[in-house]
Parts: sequence; structure tokens; C-alpha cells
Amino acid sequence: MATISDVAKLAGVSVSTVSRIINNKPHVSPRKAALVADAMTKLGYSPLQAARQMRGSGSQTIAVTVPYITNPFFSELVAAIERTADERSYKTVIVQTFGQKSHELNALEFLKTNQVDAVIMCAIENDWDLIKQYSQYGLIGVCNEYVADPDVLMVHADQESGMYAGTKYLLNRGYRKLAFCTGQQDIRFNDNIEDLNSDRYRGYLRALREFDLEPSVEWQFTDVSTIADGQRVLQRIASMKDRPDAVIAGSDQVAAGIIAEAQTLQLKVPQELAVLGFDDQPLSQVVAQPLTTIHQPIHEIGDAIANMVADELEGDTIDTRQVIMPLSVVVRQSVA
Amino acid sequence: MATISDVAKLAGVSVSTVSRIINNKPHVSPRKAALVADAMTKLGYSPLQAARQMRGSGSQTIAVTVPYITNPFFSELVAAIERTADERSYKTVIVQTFGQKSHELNALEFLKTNQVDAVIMCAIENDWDLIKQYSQYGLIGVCNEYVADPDVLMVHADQESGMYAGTKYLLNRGYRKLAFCTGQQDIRFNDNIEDLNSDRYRGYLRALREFDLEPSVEWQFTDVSTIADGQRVLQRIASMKDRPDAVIAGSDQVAAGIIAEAQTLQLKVPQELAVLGFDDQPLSQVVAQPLTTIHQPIHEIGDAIANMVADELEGDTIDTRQVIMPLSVVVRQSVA
DNA sequence: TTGTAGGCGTTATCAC
DNA sequence: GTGATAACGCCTACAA
Repeated sequence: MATISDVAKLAGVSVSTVSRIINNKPHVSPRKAALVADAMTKLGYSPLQAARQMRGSGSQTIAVTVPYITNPFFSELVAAIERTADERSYKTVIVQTFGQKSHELNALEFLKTNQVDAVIMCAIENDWDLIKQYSQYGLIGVCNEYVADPDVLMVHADQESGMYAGTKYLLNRGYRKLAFCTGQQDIRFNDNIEDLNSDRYRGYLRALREFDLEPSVEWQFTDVSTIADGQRVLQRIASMKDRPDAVIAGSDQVAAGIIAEAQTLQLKVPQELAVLGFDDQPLSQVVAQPLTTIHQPIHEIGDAIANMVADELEGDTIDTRQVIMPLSVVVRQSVA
Repeated sequence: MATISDVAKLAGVSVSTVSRIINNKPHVSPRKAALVADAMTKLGYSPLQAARQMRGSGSQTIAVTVPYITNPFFSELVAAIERTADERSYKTVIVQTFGQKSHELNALEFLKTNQVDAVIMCAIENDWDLIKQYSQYGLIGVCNEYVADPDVLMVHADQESGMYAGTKYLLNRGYRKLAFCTGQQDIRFNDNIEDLNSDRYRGYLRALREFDLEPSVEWQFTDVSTIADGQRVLQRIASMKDRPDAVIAGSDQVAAGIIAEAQTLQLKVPQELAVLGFDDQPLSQVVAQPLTTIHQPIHEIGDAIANMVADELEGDTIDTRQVIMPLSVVVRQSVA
């Protein structure tokens, strides 16, 4: 493990000169620069991160928080972010929160201790007021989440319009008895809350009301997010006397579970029950009835936030700090 | 940011006493210990990693390398490892290699610079001889890969037997014209190589030979690993004059792609073409014909390697350094 | 049992 | 343009 003074010694200069060159600061003669560059490669030298961190220098590293990396939506998102970060020569560390505030705080602590220059939050567990305090230690970007703060770098899709379009599509096709699934624990909707799920619910309501319909409490399913959850949803639907004629799954995972279980229970999709997915993941093409779903531009979202964060880190002026990506319905076969 | 000397000052003791308490070393009076504990919580103090790293102390962090986090097999594996590491109070950082040697080396460099105490490699890109050199800086565990070195901590599934069982199952059901898919670039099989793919191929051959069959070069597909790859495989099969009657997909992803494309091309599974998956992921239950596949105990594998690594880090003596998990065929509907 | 002092590798400040 | 030197926060001999 060569150190900076090893390099200095070999190049016949002082450590400060080497340091200047490493961090390409001015006031260095080309001659010595060459000498040092030579010594560095000869020794295979690279600066020790830990020492830099102690000095409070940058780490060229970005942390990304996600709830669960096993959720394909997030693994794709992380992959996109990491790919772009890589191009900009930033390293990436992935932090799973498992929906726990403490894990999220761990990631934020990285900022405090200079382990990372920025954190991109693809899920938010703690109150924003708490999180915001960490921005004195480094940059915080928000991705796929909502924060009512015009200063933060934020990229997300237009969930309201997306869900509105999806619901409208079902309505236009003649469906009237719509079931609604959400990943959240309970539908705590109110007009003041700005978050992904409320936004989706808002879009759902807007479409419904255009048809003078009200949401049915009976047909609302909360806390569903996996394939297995989808299977359970369909079982409950199948056992109802008054069944919905369509179900808004909230994710392709859930939609896939619903369709698979429908198949085993011999319930015909879309004839007896239409299923609308969300995300448009590869999965949506391989289920028994390929999913009509709402396409999310995951890679564009990831690229955008990563580039914005990198820009800000490099001191570039950023014109728009918040970008909202459009969502659109992809028609396949799970809706008639 | 409270430092150790802030704590010392507040507690009215010296920094060394605080340090001893933090690292629960002997020779501390309970009275002072209480004082210090008090001061620590009052200040919200936590030791700065960077400073510890510079001293060469442990980081309580384990790096995990995977080729692509978007591959559900690996995201599940990582999740299992992280969960167990978390229980043992180790932090985890995920490093994607993207199949590139340089990215893998990055993870290994973490060892050198004390950023992590251990790295668990779930994919191996570089030569083992090169990798092994890094074990002077920290612990290296191997997961889901093969290394001919009795000293290394290693956990993987018995791919040979798994593939043998799967192939045998097809053979026993009367299939004789077996196609074979693999994720590797080309089938460079030889008896000396010990790796996951060779091992699988070995199992495939063993079963074939029991039926006096030879592998068909015509029906071997290399470099296939995604759903889209699977779709392409089916297209090629569909266009053949002499078609296989069964295909060993190598992964559930590929199997799902094959089945989806078969559906659009109106080719009946399993009547006209049987499909055997590998992994037994949730996906395998939602395709048009639920997959007959080979179950991999992903969580057990992840738990095992994480526990072994944690044990070794904590100086426990380890009885068996290599564990091989059994694989078994799960019968569903993609094979008649 | 406790405290003091030195050093880990780097960068920034100050002289020259 | 260049080079000493003092921090950064922590741990560990060594001394008391």
C-alpha cells in the first residue's frame, strides 16, 4: 500500500506537490507533474479514501436507498442510476431500508461522515424535516417520491395522470366495477398529502368521478405488493358474491399473481375479470394474459436523477430542479 | 459531530478510557463506564468510520459482489445475505460487476483500504490467483461459485446433481431430443474446469449418457440469460426443420421467455415442446404454463455464507469451510 | 485502572 | 512554484 509520501519520495518532490497534482490544483510545473505521474503508476498508488474522508474531502460516491432490492422496479431503477453514475465516474452504494426508518438514517449518516457525497432516496421513510437536516452535510436527491420542497433535486413520474389514464381506459372499455390495489398499509388519502400513493389515488378518483362513480370500499385492497399478495387478492375476489369486473393491480407483480391464481381457479381473464398492471416490467409479457399496464420510464428516471445529482456535485448550475416524467397505457391482453 | 474527546470531556475521563469502553476492552471501572455511556448518548456520539479505517480497525461491513442486481436470482441472494448480516450487526454494500474484471477489483480494493472486513463474491470475473492475493487484507468468501481451494469459505448448490436430476426427469418422461441453454458465451467444457456452468453441463452429459445419447450441437444455445433471450431461443427453435422436443432453459427467466413466445407462435407447451426451468423463482408460478424447474435454496445459501463469514470474522472456529446444498426438481406443468 | 502521546494518509495553510 | 507542518478522529503502546 503505497502512500502519498512514497510517491513524493520516488518522484523527488514534496507531498504537497503530489497532492496538488492528484487534485489537479494550479501551481505545478509540467516537469514535476510528469515525474509524479510516473511515480504514481510505478507504485500503483491510489489515495486512501478513509484519509480523505477524515479531511472532509469528497468520496466520489453516491448512496442510493431503496425499500427492497428484490422488487424488480427498484433493482431496475438502481441499475439505471448506477450505470449513469458510473459514466460520470461516481461509485454507487445501495442501501436497502426494508421500510425501516433506522436503515434510512444509516444512509443519511454516510453523508455526515463523508462516506458519500450524495444520497439519492428512492423511498422515504422518515419525515422530510428530519431528512432535510442532513443536507447540510451533503446533497440529497429524491427519486420516485414526492417532497414539497422546490429546492430539492427530484425526479418522478406523473403518477396521478398515469393512474387517471389507466382508470379512464378501463372505464372507456365499459368496466364500471373497479377494484383498487395499493402497496400502502391503509388508504390514508387526503388532498394535502403529496406522495406517490395519494397521487395515484387522486388520479383514480378523478377518472371515476368523470363517470359519476364512487370508489367501493369493499373492493379496495391494501398492503399488496408481491406476486403472492396478488394471488391472495384474487382468492378474495373469487369468493365475493358481488365481484368487481376489473382490478387495478398497482404493480405488474400483483397483476401477475392475480392472473396466475385466476388461471388455477378457472376464472377467465379478461372476460370475467380485467386486470390492469403498473410499471410495464419484462414480467408483464410472460404471464398467461400479457398485461395491459402503465409504462414507467424507469431508465429515464434513473438517468435523470443521477445526472442531476452529478451536475450539482460538480457545481454546474441546474435549470430545472424537478422533473416529472409522463406515464402511458400499454395495451396488451389482460383488459378486453 | 461529537468526537471521542467531546465525550471524554463531558464524562470527565480521558479519551483512552472512552475508547476502551467503545471497544469493550477490559480494565474499566463500572463507575466510569456508566459516566461515559451517559455522555455518549447525551451527545449522540458514534465513532467516525473513516478514522477507524485509517487506524486499520474493522468496519463491520461486508461487500457482496454480483454480476447484475437486476437478475432476480442475485437480488434474492443479496437480500438473504444482507438480512443475515444485519442480524449479526454487519453492514452490507452491494457491488455490481457488470461482468467486468475492473468492477470486481474495486470491491477487492475495499478490503485493502479497510472499507470492508470481508467480501462475499457471488460471481467471479478475475483469475482466482489474482483474487486470492487480496485475502491478506481481509476475508474472502465465495457464494454460488466454484473455487478449487479447500481453505476458502464457500457455499454453493450442487449444480451437477441438479442438472443431472432435471435432465434425467425429462429423459424418464420420454423426451429424447433435448435442447440446452446456458448463460455463458460459449460452451468451453472440459473435465478439469470447476465452475457452475461446467458442473451443470457435466450433470447434463451424465444423464444423457445413461440413455446412450450425445448432446446435439445444433440444439445448444449460448449466451442466453434474460426473458428476451428466451424469446429469441424459441423463435430459432420454431424455425427448425428438426426440432427438439424439450428445452433445458438454464433459468426461469429464459424459460418464461420461451413459453411466452411459444404462446404467441401458437406452439403448444408441453405437448410440442417441454420446458425445464432452473432456480424456482416466484416468476415460475405466473407464466402461462407454470414451470417445472429445479429449485435452488437461495435463502439458505445466502444465510449460510453470511453466517460463515461472520463466524470467521469473529474468530470462531469453523468446522466445515465448504457447504454444498442439494437441488431438486419441482414438478409443475411445463413438462408433460 | 487510568492518562498521555504518537501516528495512521491526506489536504490546507502558510512560509519561502 | 514548492515545501514544511498542522490538523482531521481514532486507537494503542507506554507510562503512571
